[in-house]
Parts: sequence; C-alpha cells; structure tokens
Amino acid sequence: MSSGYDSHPPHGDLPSPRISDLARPRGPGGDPGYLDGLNPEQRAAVETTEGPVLVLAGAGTGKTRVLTTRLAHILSTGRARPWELLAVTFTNKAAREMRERITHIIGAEAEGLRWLGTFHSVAAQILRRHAELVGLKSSYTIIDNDDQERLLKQLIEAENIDAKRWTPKILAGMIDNWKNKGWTPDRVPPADGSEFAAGKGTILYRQYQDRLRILNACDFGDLLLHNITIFTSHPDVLTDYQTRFKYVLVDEYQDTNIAQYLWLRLLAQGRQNVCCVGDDDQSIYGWRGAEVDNILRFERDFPGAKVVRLERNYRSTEHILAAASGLITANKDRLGKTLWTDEAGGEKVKVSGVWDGEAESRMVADEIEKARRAGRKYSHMAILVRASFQMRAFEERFVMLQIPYKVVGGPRFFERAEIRDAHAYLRLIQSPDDDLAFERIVNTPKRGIGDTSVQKLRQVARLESLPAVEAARTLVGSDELPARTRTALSNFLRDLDRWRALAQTMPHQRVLEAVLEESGYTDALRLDKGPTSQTRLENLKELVQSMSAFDTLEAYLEHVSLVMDLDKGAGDDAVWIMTLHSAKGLEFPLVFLPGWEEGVFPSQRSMDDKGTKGLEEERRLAYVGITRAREEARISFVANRQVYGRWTSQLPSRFVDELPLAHVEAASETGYYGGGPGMQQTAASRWDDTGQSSFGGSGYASPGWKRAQDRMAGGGNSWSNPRTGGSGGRSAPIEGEGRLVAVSAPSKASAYQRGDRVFHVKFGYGQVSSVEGNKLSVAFDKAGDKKVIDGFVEKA
DNA sequence: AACATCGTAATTTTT
DNA sequence: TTACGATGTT
Repeated sequence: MSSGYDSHPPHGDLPSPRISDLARPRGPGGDPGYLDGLNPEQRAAVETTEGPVLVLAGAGTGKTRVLTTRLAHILSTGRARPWELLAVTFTNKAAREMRERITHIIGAEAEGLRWLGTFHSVAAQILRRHAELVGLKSSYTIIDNDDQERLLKQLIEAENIDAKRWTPKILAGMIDNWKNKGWTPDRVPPADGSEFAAGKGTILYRQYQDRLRILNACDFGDLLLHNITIFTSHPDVLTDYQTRFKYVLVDEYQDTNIAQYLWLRLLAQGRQNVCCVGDDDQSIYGWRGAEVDNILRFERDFPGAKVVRLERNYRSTEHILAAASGLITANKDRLGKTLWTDEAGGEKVKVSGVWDGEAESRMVADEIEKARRAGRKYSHMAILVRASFQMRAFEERFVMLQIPYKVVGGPRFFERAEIRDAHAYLRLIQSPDDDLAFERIVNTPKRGIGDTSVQKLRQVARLESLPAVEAARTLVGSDELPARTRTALSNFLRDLDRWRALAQTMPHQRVLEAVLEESGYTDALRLDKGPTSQTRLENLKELVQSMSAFDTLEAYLEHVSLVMDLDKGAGDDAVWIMTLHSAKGLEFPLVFLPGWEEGVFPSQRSMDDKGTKGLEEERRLAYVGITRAREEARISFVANRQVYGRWTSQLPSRFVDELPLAHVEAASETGYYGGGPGMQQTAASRWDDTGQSSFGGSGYASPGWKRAQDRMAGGGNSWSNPRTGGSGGRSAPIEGEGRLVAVSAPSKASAYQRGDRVFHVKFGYGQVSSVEGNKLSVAFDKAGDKKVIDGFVEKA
C-alpha cells in the first residue's frame, strides 16, 4: 500500500469505493468487508468500541482510515444511529474529509451524522438550543477576531488606556488564552488578570463579555466556554447530551486545549465510550493553548482505558522514518512510539549547507527542475518553511524561472477586507442591531462620515442605550452634525431601509449585488488603481456565486461565521509552498525543508518564550516536516541570511546534528553555491573550516551548535566567503558582520539584565531598564526609551 | 477628510 | 527590508 490513507494534499484521491458494497453486515461469522486490509492494531482500534480508547497514531499510520472505519463499524453493527455519535475535529477540512470517507463506506446514512464537525460548530449547535441559559438569544451571531479587536479597542479607549502600549490585539490574545483555559471573568487568577494595563485586564474582560451579551454575540472561545457553563450549571442538560451521545470520537487529541478537554470530559463521562486519536509527537500548537498533557494523562482521566499504538507507517521510506524517529528521541516528554515500515531502502535524507538564502532558493529550484525532468509533477513537491518570511526567496526564484507554485495559507477568502465588508452589509440588513457591522461599513465606501461623526454617534448610542442605527436616526433628526454629514448619514440610513425591504422579496445574491452597486462599493473599487482592486472585484463576484448554495440569508451567514473555509479547487500542477504548521496532515513525494538554522528553526522566539518546552515543540515541528515526505526529504541551511534587511551569519540548526547519521547523506554535489565563476568549494567542505569535524565526512555528528559556540568564542565567523565578486544584484555579506549583529547565539534566557549597558546599531548606547524574555526596554542615551529585541543589541 | 510621511517592530493558525 | 499604523499636511 504505497498511497497513504492519511490526509492527502488536495491532489489526493479517495479510497476505492468498493468497500461500500462490502460494508453491509455479512452472515454469521463473516467479517464485514470494511475491516479488510486493516493491520491488527488498526483493527483493535476499530473494534474496541466500548470503554475509553486512546489511539496513538504516528504520522502516516492510517489514522483517518481508523477513525472513519470505526464510525462506520459502530453504525453498521447497529450500536448507534448516526445522530447518536459525537465526532469532533479541529478544522472544517478534517470534518469534511471524514464525512466524505464515511459516506464512501456506508453510503447515504452518513448524512445523519449531525454531530460530526469541528469543536466549534458542534458547540455552536448546542449553544443555539440553550442560548438563554447564558443570557443570549438563540439567534446570536458569532464574531471573528477582527470584530473582536474592534470591540476591544473601544473598551480600551473608554478606559483611557494607552491603546498603543496596550493594543487590542494583545488583550484579545489574553482573553482568548483565558477562554482556552476555561476561565470566565470571575475565574481569572488576579496575577493573570493584572498583566494588562496595570491591572485592568479582568475588568476589560468582564466589560467585553457584557458588551457581547448586549450585542447578542459571542466569539469563538465563547462557544466552548458557554457550553461548559451550561453543562456545569444545568446538570439536566448535560445528562441529556451524555445520554444522547452513545459514542464520542476525537481527532487530533494532542491539540485540544483545556476548554475543549473540559467540554469533552463532561460529555464523555456518562457512557465512557470515548475514543481519542492523536500523536503526542505531532503536538505543535502549544502556543495557542493546546495541552500535550491532555493526551499524556488520558489513562488517568479514563481509568481502564485501552491504549492502541499505530506504529506501522504506510507513507515514507525507511530512511525518512528513521531520520524523523531519531530526531524526536531527543525529546523528553513522550509516550513513546517508533514508526516502522517494511518498505526497505529508498533515498537517504539529504542535507546541504549553502552560502546564503539566494543560493538556497537557487538550489531548491534547480532540484525541482531536475525532479521535474525526471518525471515528477510539480504538485508532488513541497517546500515547508518555519516562518512565512522565508517564502519570499523561493517565490522570487520561481517567478524568474517560471516554475508554477502555490502558497498555502496567507489571507483567506473570508478574511479579506472586501468580503468582510460585504458581509457587514448583509449582517446589517439581516439584523439592524449589529453595531459592529454598522461601524465597519458606515463609511465604507467613503461617504463623508468620518471619525468625529462616528464618535458622536457612539456617544449618543451609549447615552440613550440605542443600537447604532437608531442612534444615527436620532442624530439625523437633530442639529448635532454638520449639514453635509447629516445628509450623508441620512442617505445611508435610507439605503439601508431600502435594501432591507429588498431582502424580503429578492433572492439574497441579487440583494448583495444591488447593495454593492448602489452603495458605490464596486464603483469605488473600479476607480481604485491599486494592484489588488481587480482581484477584489473578482472575489466579490465569487462571493455572490457562493451564496447561491444557501436558501436563506440567515443560513448563509451562519455558514460563513463557522466554516471560514472555501476550497480554492485543486488547481493546476504547481509546487506547494507553505509553513510547517499548515503542512501537518499532508504528504508529498518530495519535500524540501530549508532554513534549518539556529534562531530560524528552532525559532529563537519560541525558545526564549518557552524554554525547553518551546524547543521540544520546535523539534516536533521538525518531526512533522520530515514525516511529510514519502520518498525524498531535503534539508538545507545557510551560512548567511538577510533577516529584516540585515545580514546575519547563521549556525546550522541543532536539529541537523540530531539526525541519525546512518540515514542522512550530506549533499556534496557541485553546482549549487554562489553564482560567480571560480566557486569551487563544495557545500560539505565549507564546513571544515574549524578543523574540528567534517560535515561531509564521518565526524559530522558532533553537535553543530556546540561547534558553533566554540567558533563564536574563538572570535569571528570562520566561514570562508566563497564569493569573490558577487554575482547577483545583491551585495555580498560582509564577513564578520554577522557577529556584530549576533542574532543566533544559542542562549535560552536573555543574556541581558536590568542595568546592563548595551549598544544598538541604530540607537547607540543605552542602559537596560527591564527584560521580558528576549525583549528589552532600553533607555538610550540619545534615542530615548525603546523596546528592542535582544538580538539587535550587544553588550557595551 | 484624504493623502503623504515618518517611526516602529519583526513566528507559527484555527475557529 | 517591508509593512503597518500613527501622525502631520493640504
């Protein structure tokens, strides 16, 4: 079985539908066909339906197949009806895929799986039915981060807090974290609550919750949190769901946060038929509240739990698996798993060091072309980077060479400004009280209602306890606004009323079209000479299209608030460029892993903020990266990189040296380095400078970062500069300069403390006034108080 | 209210 | 370097 049954990239195909025929229950003694081809562990995971089960599913071990087969098994053996199953995932994509694959096995019955969805969509459904128990109406709206920040900004300003120092974004992040931990405002520990703006955090959180309630709205975190509140304060409701859900299934359990964990535990406690599937080695979302601990202590939470390990990998070659496995053993907190395969041989993982980022992108592009000539499709190749700033170099190169590529991630359809604007119009038509929507579009497109007027409007709304639209009506009838503004506002209100009337009689796509035309929105875009205006118009067309799939405006809006995911189609044959995070769950025959340098990967920030925990998560990210590859994985790192416009000298990532030597091949082919003639050195030999170990040779196992430390201590960047003239348009890095900037000194905590004298290239000399992780507040002698990253200063 | 200019800071992402 | 936001100018 060469093709995995784990998630495929969009070009993947579904398993053969023949299973659906075989899925019907057989005569006594006969196995139903859907169990065919499962290995013993997979089968145990499917057939152990009763009681708690933890499935530790390594990368590429058939996790999704087990999940879907298990559901099909429960259904086709009559243990439960579709609506008695609770199955939760993190992403819409995963939920969709699961539904599709179950349909392939059991057919139309899968449509009854109404509790299969993301945590958020299931929680939203439950909340709709009991909204009044937390002070909401069942017609509540779900706001996204943008609305959230907008709202918080108002609250922060109302408290007279400096919104530059204490940004809405920071507060939103804090509140999200609190919600992820299951804390309502009264549960926030004082220490946490006072972190924001001299102790105002908890107060603002409470105000925010009150405001949401008045708006009959909630944010994503609330969906879970309100559920938990309802369950704990109304045991009868909880019992109802505990009884209803005969079996509970959870995907990606290692990614659950505390709120999700509490929610699940409440629901699963009744019947104890809970199956969690996950992989502690692929836990890469700690920074957004995921608790690996949830999976590590499953057996304590559910005594008598059966643990199944899926370790047989159907995706990658021996060398790739061994390289990944070897690397991950450097982590301490693991449940322990070793992937294996009986597909012997294959290519070793290639590791190459090159001079700089330009050389790296050139090398990757060359290899892509070479693979292409050898018959590989572009879409079978992927470049997985740690952070998105690394993507640019590849994109530039690909544009030059006309290699088709596709960047995954980036701004998503429903998050684009024009789409959100259109939605705001629709929301306002649907519910006149939607103040957030009102504020978003009251002057979009520009209709002469500026900041001052909006301020006044807000003031009236607050004093009179009116929704913004009503406040606007009041203002129009008064003389508090300049005549011109008053007319503009009056026209806007008139338009709104007209559109609302239109919505009663017209199909909703038509309504949107009318709104966009009559509001002048499309005209404004057409006049816009910006490079994106054309695309934005097209996006709006697409939006109108996508609405037709829904009967009512209401149904449509409900959909977009939760399923912010529009598949852009498989597209054409193109190389994938994405972050390691977004590559999780995907697989590609040929994977490039560039930028394996200290500070970049593992990311300095991650280590500074979270110490060893952060480092281990980075290492899991590396593990995820390598295990995406089916046939070939290529790791690279550079000696010099331009970061934020400055040349910095880079040290190879410690992860490079943690790879087991036997499964790695240090690339030594010529032809990648530099551009100029006369460049003879090989990538490998360039690493021999220290004389301590040979990168290409046998002695390369000594830890690179340690070597590097020695080198730093010895003074100066000892990499020879192979570039004599410099070939491209960019200037060559200056030898030794990297040391001055010293971005990647492998230190955990900041090397600085209060009182230290420091020097900054731009700000000059100063004294450290406080240290927070790697962020320093420095009183500069000439430039005044600044906050800087410690990598940008040096001891004076 | 619209436009230009300056200053500042700098992962990872889903819902 | 670049992108975004806040500030200042017309």
